[in-house]
Amino acid sequence: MEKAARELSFAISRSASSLVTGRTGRVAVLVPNLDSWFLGAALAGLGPALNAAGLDMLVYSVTTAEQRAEFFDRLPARRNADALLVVSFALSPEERARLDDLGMPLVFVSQHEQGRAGVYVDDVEAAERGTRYLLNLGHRRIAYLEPADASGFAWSSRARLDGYRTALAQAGIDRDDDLVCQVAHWQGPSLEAAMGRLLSLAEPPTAIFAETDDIAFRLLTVLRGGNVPVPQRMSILGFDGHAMAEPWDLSTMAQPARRLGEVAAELAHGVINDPEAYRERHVVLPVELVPRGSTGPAPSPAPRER
Amino acid sequence: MEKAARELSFAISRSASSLVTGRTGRVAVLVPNLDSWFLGAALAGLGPALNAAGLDMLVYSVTTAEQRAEFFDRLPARRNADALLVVSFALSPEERARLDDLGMPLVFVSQHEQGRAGVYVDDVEAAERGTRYLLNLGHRRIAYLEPADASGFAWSSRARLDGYRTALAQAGIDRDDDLVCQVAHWQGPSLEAAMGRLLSLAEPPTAIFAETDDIAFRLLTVLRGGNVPVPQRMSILGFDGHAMAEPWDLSTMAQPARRLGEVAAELAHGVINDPEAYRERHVVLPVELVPRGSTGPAPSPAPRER
DNA sequence: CTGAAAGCGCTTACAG
DNA sequence: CTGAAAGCGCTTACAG
Repeated sequence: MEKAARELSFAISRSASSLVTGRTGRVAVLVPNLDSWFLGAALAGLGPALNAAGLDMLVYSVTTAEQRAEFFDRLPARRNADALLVVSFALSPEERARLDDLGMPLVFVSQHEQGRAGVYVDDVEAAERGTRYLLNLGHRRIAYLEPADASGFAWSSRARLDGYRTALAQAGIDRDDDLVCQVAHWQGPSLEAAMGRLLSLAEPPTAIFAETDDIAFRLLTVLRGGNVPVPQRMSILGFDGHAMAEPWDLSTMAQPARRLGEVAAELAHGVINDPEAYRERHVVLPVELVPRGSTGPAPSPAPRER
Repeated sequence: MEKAARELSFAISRSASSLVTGRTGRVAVLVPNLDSWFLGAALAGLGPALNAAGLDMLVYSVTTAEQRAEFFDRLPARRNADALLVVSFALSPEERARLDDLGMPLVFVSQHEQGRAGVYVDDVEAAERGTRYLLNLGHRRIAYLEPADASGFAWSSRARLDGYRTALAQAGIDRDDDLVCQVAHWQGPSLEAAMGRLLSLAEPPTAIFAETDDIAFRLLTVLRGGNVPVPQRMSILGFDGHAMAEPWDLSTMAQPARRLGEVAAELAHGVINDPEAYRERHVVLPVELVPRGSTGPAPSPAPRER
């Protein structure tokens, strides 16, 4: 029957049915960019899972202030999507209020907010674990490299930095902000500059925890170029579980990016079909330490004087 | 006026308007995956450009036979999208015919087909140029590594391999199929095996042209692990212009992935609003050789006997 | 130039 | 259980 209808009319018009049911069969996804490994992997999990649930995926990559205004003005509008998935995107209070006024069901992905559904990892705990791993290898001077977010659109919890600090404090190591550097995520000389600062400290670090694998990759290159052997002189630990971490032998805190997308699809289905039950549902996924060749024991201190 | 309407009703219902205009304001994008660098970059160009033209982007990542059947059965249906962008996806003749029957306007991205709009690069010419660059460095034994497409969903023209062969022939070098290897794109031991085969030839290659940067990256790792210095003993040339090619100092044939997406958006707008003029429009974008540290002069032949 | 009516293609509630 | 009618929220062509 349905098949016959398909063959005759070739397709049911979603427009007509959504007009009467009030359902569009579509979910909007808001992302701060599309060319990062993490978002690609998350969308690769999300898209097929939504499709399997009979939902189509509308993707909005919002990277400029203009696009941002346009999006909140025009696109997420009531009746154009059944739910909005906010992926690693820092909503302003006004934007958040506007979405609530619209009655748009919200799901947060890779970030969390009170009173709304969300799926994410426990960044604090994972960063603590990563730092403890470096401590267990004998490192006492551990630097932390965080990305400087130029646009300010990406959601950031500072949670990883907090976890790093907590673990150091618990090991009885005094906080030293000289060891925390901000670097541009994709390019620019700031990474070399940061390395220069770290390597010229009176007590330079013997390990570096990078907030993302992308930073860790660039770090590996800079250290190789600067003849700093990894891990003999400097251990590097990343965060993400990037597909290239394995070929590059990078130790990393691997988060299940694809799985985040799949769970997000379940939550989207939930907030649409059973809003009461799902409005505040939070799913926390595990992060796994994957030790590889970029981390090793702390070098024994160079003899200063004899 | 429009603003007042927005404030009152919060949004115009696309469903209602599309019912009467026959336009959905949506473009469907079909991709064989979502977690490759190239597709991420292309979508990063495409999405915002579509949005700027007032079009929403529906993304369908089709990676299994089941999803594929489902997609062609249900999703691209008439009146659910104004056009379909096919990105690096190998349509079967039946699928192609079905889309034509639906009267769905088509745009091919990073691939081309007779009689339909498309935007892509000249792979043959670019591969010729890359190969000639290696020849000019003095290399005579140049291997070629191509990805084995497990699913068979990705569009492949063999054009790069053709360009490689043409350039060698023009240089008067006999074709040697021992130098052409297939390797799995993301993982598996096949890359090591391929290297083993190449390095044990009577006359091993002094340079390798990798069909994608992803393969080139893994190649660099394997060679480093095998103590084959790059580029002193082996030059590596990639293809794509991956964001990590620069930090990894990989020479590559850089294609404008983001720009491909932007032009695709223009073509989509074109085939929707002026089908006659755009139906067969083809846009060919340039590929640039970016020489970096992974390529160098051919080593002088090792003395065999004296 | 303005305003009321018809109709896009479905779903649903209701009459038979 | 089956089938005709009403109506979802817009746009457009037409009457005034």
